[in-house]
Amino acid sequence: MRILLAEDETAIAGFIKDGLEEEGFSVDVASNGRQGLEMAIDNITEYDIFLLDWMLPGISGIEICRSIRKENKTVPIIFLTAKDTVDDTVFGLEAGANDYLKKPFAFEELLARIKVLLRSKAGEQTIFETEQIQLNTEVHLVTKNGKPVDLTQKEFALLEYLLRNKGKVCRRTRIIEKIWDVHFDKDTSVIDVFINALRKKLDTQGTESFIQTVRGVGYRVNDHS
Amino acid sequence: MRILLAEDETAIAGFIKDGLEEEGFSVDVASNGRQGLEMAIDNITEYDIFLLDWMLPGISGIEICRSIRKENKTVPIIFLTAKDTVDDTVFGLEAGANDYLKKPFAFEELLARIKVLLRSKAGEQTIFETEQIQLNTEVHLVTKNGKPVDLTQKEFALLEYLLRNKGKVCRRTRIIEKIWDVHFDKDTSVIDVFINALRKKLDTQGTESFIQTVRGVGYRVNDHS
DNA sequence: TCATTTTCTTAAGCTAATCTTAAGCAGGCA
DNA sequence: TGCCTGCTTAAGATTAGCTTAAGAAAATGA
Repeated sequence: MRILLAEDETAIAGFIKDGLEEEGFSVDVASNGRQGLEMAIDNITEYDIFLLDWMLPGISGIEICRSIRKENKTVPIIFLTAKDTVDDTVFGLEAGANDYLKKPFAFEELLARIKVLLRSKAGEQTIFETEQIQLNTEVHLVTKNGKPVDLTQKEFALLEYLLRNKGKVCRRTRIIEKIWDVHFDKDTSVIDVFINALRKKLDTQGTESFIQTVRGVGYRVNDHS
Repeated sequence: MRILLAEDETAIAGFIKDGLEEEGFSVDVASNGRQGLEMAIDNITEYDIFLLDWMLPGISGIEICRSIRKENKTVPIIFLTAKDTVDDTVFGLEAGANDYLKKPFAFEELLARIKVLLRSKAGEQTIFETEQIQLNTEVHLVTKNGKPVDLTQKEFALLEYLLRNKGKVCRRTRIIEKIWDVHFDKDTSVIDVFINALRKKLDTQGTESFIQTVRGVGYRVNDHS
């Protein structure tokens, strides 16, 4: 799940970014209004949710919100605002936001709202599995035949993506965009390295790998395996 | 509310029974160990709280306590004891008691503790443990292999949080929010310092730490350890 | 109240895990 | 055969977390 966070206070932005990344989201940060608007519009289909600060230097969060809504009627938008009069929040919701949070807010609360909005979108699932392998995003644990397996962050994120799309082919470029960065060099071989790592840690000796290579396209985890 | 009191000194037993009955409890008295054990086990679901004398003729209060705990993990148990060295009380808590009172005690105090335990009785767990470590929120005590360990407030709070979530990864951001009530400061390394302190005080030399670090995410206390 | 002790927080240097890059290799496919 | 894609490995860069120490804050006790 990919999130665009538009927030100019770097301390707050960093805190939120870190927290959400620990929860398994990929987070891009825009530190002013113009940048936020650009990132949002250029990659509008990439993001699953938008977190917009109300008061941004340059273009305000409200304007970004309106622009996003022109392109996409349903993607969840949450406002983060220091303002707290009812009128203002109403104004925000008027502009097309789904929810708003008054600063300072507990991270727990932000997370809860995000999950509510994503659930209504995609059905919040926390466990993904194949016959032998199970991945639990809530608890951040991967097991093979019931035994826990140590994965690094990137390995975990990659495996989660593959399992979320079990049965489908995951294209290399999409994987890069989702797990690494929208702007990441597409000609990299990082993926190969991490696929290799997953295979080493999770395959059963002497059997076919649970990750199939689809030459020229990407990778697929089969429904059974 | 029904109470089982195991106490061999009839004067004390009568005094407590009368006092509690005036407060509206129903009190059954066992005057020796064997009788206490029988009454407890035969009607374990009947009693809302157990008051056990430490030194009973026949079977000791500790043994009764252990037997009760085998059947029921949560029912409150209070020890009444003439012994007063720290080791002895620790030994009692180790056996699964929730609280203890040194004789002679004021009746008021007994009543207060009973009320506290009954209030928190509704679902609230007060003892969290691993194989070697036990933490009791009621009396604010931590033991390792039965020996008390001195923890500071913050250390205790952190350990409690980790043990409450035993088996799950506790994310750094959440820990900071819960224990430090900090919302927007990501660059703190207090957690590291306190994890370090807990490890120093509670790990067994030469073995893996009971707190596992999950890089980029947080920490986990395993189910076994 | 002030002094002393304990506890908490911050910061800095260090270590080790993780990520990234790159290069050589293997095998599929025209 | 020869090219292309992906596999594998290893080395270097980067970053997260460990450890220590010192100063700040809070609790304790005269």
